[in-house]
Amino acid sequence: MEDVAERADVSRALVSLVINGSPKVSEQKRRRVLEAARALGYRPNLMARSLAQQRTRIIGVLVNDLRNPFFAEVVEGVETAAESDEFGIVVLNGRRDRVRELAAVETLVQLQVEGLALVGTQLDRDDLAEVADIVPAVMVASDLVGSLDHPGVDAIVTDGRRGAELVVEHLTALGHERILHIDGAGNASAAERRQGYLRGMEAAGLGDRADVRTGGDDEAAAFAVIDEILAEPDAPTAIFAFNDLLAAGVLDRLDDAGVSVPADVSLVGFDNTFIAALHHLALTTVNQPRLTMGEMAVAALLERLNGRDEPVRHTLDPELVVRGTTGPPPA
Amino acid sequence: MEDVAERADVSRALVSLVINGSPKVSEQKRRRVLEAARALGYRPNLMARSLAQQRTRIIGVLVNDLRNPFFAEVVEGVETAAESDEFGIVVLNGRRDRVRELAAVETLVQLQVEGLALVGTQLDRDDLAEVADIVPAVMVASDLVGSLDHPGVDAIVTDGRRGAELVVEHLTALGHERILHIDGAGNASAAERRQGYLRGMEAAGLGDRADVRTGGDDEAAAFAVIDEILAEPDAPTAIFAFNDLLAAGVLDRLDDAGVSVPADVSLVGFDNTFIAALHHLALTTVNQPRLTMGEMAVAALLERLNGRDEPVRHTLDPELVVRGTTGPPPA
DNA sequence: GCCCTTGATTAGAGCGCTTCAACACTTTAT
DNA sequence: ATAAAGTGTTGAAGCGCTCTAATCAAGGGC
Repeated sequence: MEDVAERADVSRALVSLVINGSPKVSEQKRRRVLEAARALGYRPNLMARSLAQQRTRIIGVLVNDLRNPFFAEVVEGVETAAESDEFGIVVLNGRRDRVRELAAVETLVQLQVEGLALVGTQLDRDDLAEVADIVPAVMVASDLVGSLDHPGVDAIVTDGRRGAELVVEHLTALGHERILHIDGAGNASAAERRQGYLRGMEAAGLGDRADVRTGGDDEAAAFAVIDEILAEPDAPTAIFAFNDLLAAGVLDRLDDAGVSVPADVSLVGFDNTFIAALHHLALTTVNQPRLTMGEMAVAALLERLNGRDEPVRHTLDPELVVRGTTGPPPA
Repeated sequence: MEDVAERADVSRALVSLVINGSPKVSEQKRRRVLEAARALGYRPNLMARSLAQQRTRIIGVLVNDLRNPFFAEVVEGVETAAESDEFGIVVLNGRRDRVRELAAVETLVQLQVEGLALVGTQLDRDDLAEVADIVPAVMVASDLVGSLDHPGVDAIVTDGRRGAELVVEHLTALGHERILHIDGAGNASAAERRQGYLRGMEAAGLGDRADVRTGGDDEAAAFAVIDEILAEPDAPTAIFAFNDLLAAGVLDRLDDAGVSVPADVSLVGFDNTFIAALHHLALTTVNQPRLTMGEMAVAALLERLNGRDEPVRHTLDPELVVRGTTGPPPA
């Protein structure tokens, strides 16, 4: 910067003004400075700038698992919105590990991010409370029931309970009664969907037939459960899996076992990721408006930065997407 | 920091030493400082530290498209390796747009990253030359033929030519002669695979039957091409798609048209992403060692930082993974 | 008892930038 | 003509940290 100033024969202060597009610079000097900057290949040092400005214009994004296309798309929503508000984002990947998530949050905080978007986070309430004391945070697509306990955390979620109810309604309408749910284990959205499932079963008068098994959030998690189920008498005629990835695993395993879908068993996922749309899977699932969720997360964060201090929670509507893996139960 | 120093009744300098784990601090003071830091919730400011240290220990990662699970896994490799070398990474998403990639590189440079991993980048040679003058860069999983022109750019690639040859060999061994390639259009790995395909056809004595169509790198890109092909006489008996995503699109469209795979047409993808492994797709494809690639990228960058200044290029071996979408041509 | 070494601690400059108050110079109002 | 107001520019302080060189205290050897 010094060099640029010298070459343009002005002060460092003026260079700064030009670089930041201040209106109170004469056209003549502006040109001289820009010219010098280009000639010298000058690039402002973001670190120094942030330090001096006492703000970074960076939003930290912590993602549960980048390999899950669902989360990747939420991140794209965050990215788009941040971009249009002239914020940068830094994405860190928790890779399904809570401890790693904690470390990532620490890094982001030290990076002085101005807001934190926690996408599908596994952090628990205490973790969140700690985080929220330091920096505004918004949970996206994960729902710690009662996250509102802490006034520093906003939430953008799809109504998982309602989504699960839609699934059960769809299946019962088709005539299913033995409907099993393979849940998301410790995943942050698991509880809601489980509840929705149970309520749906209740509402359909099938409360006593409700059956929840512990699953997980990827394909592999399905294998053991399916093996177990198939070994039992009275196998379910329909399976509602925690998410699309898990459902894909279920589909694979059923396939291995020679069980055909939906003739023998109906199957439903959750998230409506692109894999559900592949014709060869044609998975019936529940859509979440990912991009919108990402965008709303940024909006919530910006509101915080503009002074809002009551927590906010946006619950979006899920939508059942019926494809080819559901049908009437076998006769 | 000031506050911590005061509370522990030592100088700021000593606090710095403690935080950075210097060995030359008495156990007594170290404890006092740590205690004070905890009590005050002190967190070092990474920006300030980087500024003072004149290094950031950050590797910038520019990804072509985060939604493509292939790239997401390469990034995980980068992440793992960076982590174990005590580097942080900042991931930016180009979202398939060269201009956005350029902007992202600029951001990363201003962030003062110490190295740049370009995962599946679309940047052209001139762009790269410019980048490489500023910061060590390594291309991963994309192959600008002749990237070695510029001594500042390393490359970690899977041998796309060989991979494509493997595909053709597999298909010809099955008896196919009318093998069509839907390429990756402008994608940086497209040229190599195209060449491999052509060479493979040549080697099989089918040089005059080689047929390359312009595709792309996602499912949607397949639709128009397939419609076109099906309308032509002499439809191919095998299709080699640029990558798994594209292949999935091909599969969908063939399905729509009532063409069955592999009975009527055999299909091969590339990348061996998890979707290829789903039983319902069971896509024959070519594996690339993603994690290894990411890790090698970091290794190359670190070597640069340690003084190496000749460019390096690692070419990994592709591996054919035969699944259910390939079989003998129809009688 | 003095000098030297060793080890622990600190003062202070500096990293690259922003920004505030002050300044010099015009223009306008009186 | 003079004061007031406006423009464009700059000097210098400060953002939170690191790190070198200097300082200080405590032994050890003679």
